[in-house]
Amino acid sequence: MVKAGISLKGTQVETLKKTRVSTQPGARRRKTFDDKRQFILNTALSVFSQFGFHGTTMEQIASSADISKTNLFYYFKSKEALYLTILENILNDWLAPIAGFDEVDEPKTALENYIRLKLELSRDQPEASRLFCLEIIQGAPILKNYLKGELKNIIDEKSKVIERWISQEKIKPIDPVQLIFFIWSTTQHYADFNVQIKAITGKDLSNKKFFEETCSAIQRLIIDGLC
Amino acid sequence: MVKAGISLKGTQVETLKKTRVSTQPGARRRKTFDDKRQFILNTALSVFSQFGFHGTTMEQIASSADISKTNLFYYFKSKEALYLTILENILNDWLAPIAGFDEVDEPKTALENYIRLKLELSRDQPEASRLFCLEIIQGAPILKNYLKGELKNIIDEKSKVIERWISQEKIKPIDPVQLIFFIWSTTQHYADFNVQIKAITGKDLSNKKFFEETCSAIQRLIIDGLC
DNA sequence: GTCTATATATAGATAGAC
DNA sequence: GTCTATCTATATATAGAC
Repeated sequence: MVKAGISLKGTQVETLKKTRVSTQPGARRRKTFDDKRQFILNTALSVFSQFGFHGTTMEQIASSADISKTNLFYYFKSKEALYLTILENILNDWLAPIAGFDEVDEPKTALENYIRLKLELSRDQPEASRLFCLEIIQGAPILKNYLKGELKNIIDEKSKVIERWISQEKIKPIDPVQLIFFIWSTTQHYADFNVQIKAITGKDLSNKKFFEETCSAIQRLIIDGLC
Repeated sequence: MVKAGISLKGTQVETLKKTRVSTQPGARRRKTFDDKRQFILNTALSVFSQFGFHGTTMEQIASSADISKTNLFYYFKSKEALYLTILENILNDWLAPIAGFDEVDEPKTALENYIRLKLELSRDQPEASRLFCLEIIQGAPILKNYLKGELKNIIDEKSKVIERWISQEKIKPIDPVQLIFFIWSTTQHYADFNVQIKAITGKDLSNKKFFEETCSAIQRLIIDGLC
């Protein structure tokens, strides 16, 4: 599992200011500070996820968050620090869905649940998905160590679950890693290529009917192909 | 089908210099000009596809192509013109695989062929795939009209082929557009998320064995689920 | 905590010699 | 067709008043 305070390749991103508890002196001031900081993070994620790191200016983020550029630098000491904090924050959400993969015993249920969770993530956090995608496309300059370390470990672990299903003849033989890639690609596609999907179908995952149709189409393809 | 000279939303990208034929006076000079231009385009694609439009500098492209920045501006009058020319060029390759979709009569063969062609594209033109992905993620500022027009038309056309298969009970019922999205997402994933795949498996599509395993895994999942 | 300058660097693009 | 020098705009970041 990923620790709460995952740190990206030794980069110092100050997290000190988050830890203070609300019963201590200065709590109220701290709270507004943190609230505003969090608001900026959300706004910045939205901008970064569309234009990328270099395509985004601090002025753009500031004006989206309705503050001055100078003021933005008061909350985050540099553009890079802001970007790193965002990446750090979304990484945990990113990994959450796969966690519950081994507790469930029946492959059909486990796969159905996982597919649905991933698709919900594409629906509810499309910007995080796109930022992650941008980072990977650019060669994962920041997340490379994470991919080779933490992520690889989780995949190795979950692969064993799938292999157990195969040896118990609960599902047909398939490379477990390929199966995971298959689920990732089909579900994330609806966030990352949202514009293309909307251009062709006129809908996206925010449409409830479209979400359910997509979910069961992916579930059916994978499960009918495997069980 | 896409015409050879597709033009992106009215933007003037000079194509005049390409047309001259080699039997005319000045042919040799023209040829070296075009060769060098083409070399720059290939180099620039490589850089743009990694760092995006804003993340790439003309200096970077120039030095990758072993020419001076000033010289680069002699071949392309602006960064934008260079970028547009590249997008224009890759779009045709991008659409080619789906063209042969209706001639073949059996769904199993047609789907197998299409999946293989798309995966070959991810193997042979990963940079084009990533540039396309970057463009879409950023809201397709340049390709939006193309997506809603040309691409949508092709998808509508191919959807009818799939629907005919369904009504003839050659495959199980499925939303044709969703089926196409599944093929796109699974195959393009191996280009766009190449770094992640390499981090986890240690391999990529340039590995012949890995390519074949991936190809048949995707083919099997989709076809076993449908036929 | 927010503002008005301002420092500093770098990127796109052009002029003009050769 | 390639080079040196340079213009111009914009982006990150800081200093210091309030």
